Amino acid sequence: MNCRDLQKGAILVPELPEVETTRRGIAEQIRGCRIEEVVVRNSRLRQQVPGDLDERLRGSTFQETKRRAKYLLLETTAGELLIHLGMSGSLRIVAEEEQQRTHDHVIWFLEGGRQLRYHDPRRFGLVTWAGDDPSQHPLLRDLGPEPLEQEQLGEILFDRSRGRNLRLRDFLLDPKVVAGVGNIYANEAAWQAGIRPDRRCGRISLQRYQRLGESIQDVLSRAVIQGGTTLNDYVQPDGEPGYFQHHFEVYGRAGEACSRCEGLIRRVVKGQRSLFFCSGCQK
DNA sequence: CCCGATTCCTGTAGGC
DNA sequence: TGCCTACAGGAATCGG
Repeated sequence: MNCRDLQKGAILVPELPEVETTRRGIAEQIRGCRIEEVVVRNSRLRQQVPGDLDERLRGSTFQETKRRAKYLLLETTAGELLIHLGMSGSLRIVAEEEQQRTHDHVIWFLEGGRQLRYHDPRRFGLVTWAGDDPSQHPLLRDLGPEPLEQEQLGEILFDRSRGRNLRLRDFLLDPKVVAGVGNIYANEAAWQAGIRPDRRCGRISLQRYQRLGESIQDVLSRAVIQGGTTLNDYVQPDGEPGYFQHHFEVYGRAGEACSRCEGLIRRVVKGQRSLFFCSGCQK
């Protein structure tokens, strides 16, 4: 997808596939690396970055890098870090001589001269401690199921939607319902399943939810693969955060013809957010 | 509990 | 050219 294909002002946001791609991109790069120093250049993210990062992490070693929903969990021998990319965050591994950029808020100095940098212009993300039992951290405790690890995703969504009256898109965006689906993939999955994203979620049949569950998994897993191929963007000389390129069917394509039925793609703002759907084949 | 509105923030684009 | 405004969005929080 090309940037000019997007609706004006639209930008690409880290959703589950982008976070997973980030995880894959840094996991083996930092595993086993000793942390020599941590510098917090700006601690004012969505939550205050803890003041004891450097004190605690100095001399420790990175271990596994895991993901839960859109959160990254960076294990170290001194404790586990919880990182969220918000809507403009990125993590990059760079050589120490690479010039720091505005909005590089947290920098881990690794042995051997490389650095892990957390970059986030809008500061909606966070870097904090995950605690002794990350699964019980307040930000992780109530998260819904991982969509790519559920065999019966459609059934789960059907069950959780009964008796509720919000729009399907807003239902899918609720992290307590399903983890890691943002506005882009909610719209894309609804298109693939042939369901209008403004349908009331409690009035959609089990059969249609089953198709939707498959669509969510298909869209997310295809995006993970595409995200993997574009990770190279992160190390381009211009240092741009490398928003991942995808081929969207509806998102940002208002006014264009649907690839499935030649109907018109519409954009409707609901709840301060854009819905994109085909007026022909989504019911 | 349910659900819509508001809030945080900055880069970008469009209007004048 | 430059100023001003609107808008994008994850998720916590508030209020009806």
